[in-house]
Amino acid sequence: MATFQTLPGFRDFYPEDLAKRTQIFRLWRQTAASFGFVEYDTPVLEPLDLYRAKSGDEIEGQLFSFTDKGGREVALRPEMTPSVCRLVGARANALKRPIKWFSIAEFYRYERMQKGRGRCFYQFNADVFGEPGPEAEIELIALLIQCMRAFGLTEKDFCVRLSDRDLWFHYLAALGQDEPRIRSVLGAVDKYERNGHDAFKGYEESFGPMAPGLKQGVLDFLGIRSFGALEKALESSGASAGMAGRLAQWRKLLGGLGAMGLSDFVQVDLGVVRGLAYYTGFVFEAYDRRGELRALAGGGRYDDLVGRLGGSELPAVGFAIGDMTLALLLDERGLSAAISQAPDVYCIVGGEPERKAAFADISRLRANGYRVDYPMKEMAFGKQFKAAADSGARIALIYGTDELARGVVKMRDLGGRTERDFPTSEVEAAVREFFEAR
RNA sequence: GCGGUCAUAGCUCAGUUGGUUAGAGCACAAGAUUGUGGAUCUUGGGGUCGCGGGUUCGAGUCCCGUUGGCCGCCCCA
Repeated sequence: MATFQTLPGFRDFYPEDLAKRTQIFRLWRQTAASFGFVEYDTPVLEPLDLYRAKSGDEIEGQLFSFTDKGGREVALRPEMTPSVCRLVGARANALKRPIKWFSIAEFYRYERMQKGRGRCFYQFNADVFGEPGPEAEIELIALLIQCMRAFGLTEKDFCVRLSDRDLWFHYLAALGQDEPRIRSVLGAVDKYERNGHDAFKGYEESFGPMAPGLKQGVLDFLGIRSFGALEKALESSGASAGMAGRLAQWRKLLGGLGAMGLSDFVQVDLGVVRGLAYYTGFVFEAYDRRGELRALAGGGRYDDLVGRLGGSELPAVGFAIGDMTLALLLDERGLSAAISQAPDVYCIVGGEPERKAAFADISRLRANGYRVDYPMKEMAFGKQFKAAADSGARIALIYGTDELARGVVKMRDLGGRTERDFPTSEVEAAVREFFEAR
């Protein structure tokens, strides 16, 4: 038994684990680049106040925070949004717009572990700054969907549930609610899926029994599953100018996603309002279709946050995908594939004199970018062939006494099980030819 | 922070009412095998039975505590 373990909630990545993670990162990067997003990064350690400013004091319980040797209160980053708001806000006037940025980074939260949740995890974050209209949401939701499809996931595996906090505000205001009451109702909406009618208890404790019309209005809204139904619901409740304005935004957003051929991935569902209250417009979450896992990704519009954290006012939309739930889903669907770490060439070496000759070629081939491996210790030929096959290499180069006496090296195609001799001077060219022929 | 459950080899697990030196399969290593493949056979290394205490002549087994894993609640930026 090992004397030391990882801290609770932290993970070791053995090579086979890291290969999977690297593959996930690689596909995220590729996808983001194909959408014209550029990558940035920020420090792992930030001033504690950065997170207090965004989320309030109560956030501290969920942070890895401490006082550093200079007496500064600091925290390991629990999310990317405040940091990226700082970056963008500081150069808001100098950056060409729209600003399309992404990052892949590790985050830390002092929380109890659960399936799909640990104390450290990676997130892909993507944000669009400087674009107030739903064009930004179109781009981001399309990116989110492609970031899943890149792994082979389809509309049968996941969907993006789309909602609108701004519309909720207009709708609840029309039902006679003031702002504190609206926030309380939204809190209940967030819990409704899990807790049913108990979700409204908090509201009733603060503000007294809910008017039957209000409750029915909320439940009606929660039942909406299509844009047509949404239009109809707002019509019958006498749409205000604010609601009409939101409907126009919805039309544009859904129209754009439809034109990209993504309608099957998008589900109107006003039950998604997202936990913390800084979202100001559209909000969305990606879920697996079977509903067995935690949310795969989530995001929305936060037009006020850059101003609060970064200095300059700047409209913004963003989302994050976590690595843990996605990895669970990929495993479940048999879609997790690691990057091959097999060598291209495995050298089979007779003895010490042959080893010298092999080393010259090994060194040259490696310098040319081929992945080359060989046994470190003298080993029987039979074992070496087995090792070559086990390694996953495509070809074996055989440096035996007989071959070197004839001035050749034998090259074996491990897949085709064919062999050919090459003069020692031509080995490098022969290897190159083999791989270029593919 | 709360509740449930579990903890024996790198992995998956056996281990009888408490009874000798704690086992198997897989994996790993060596040999059979001094030049040709994912096989077979033989052999080997690897354990403070999570940790600490208690009961007992005797504890992997029973009791208490503790740490950690998993699952759920709270939370989920």
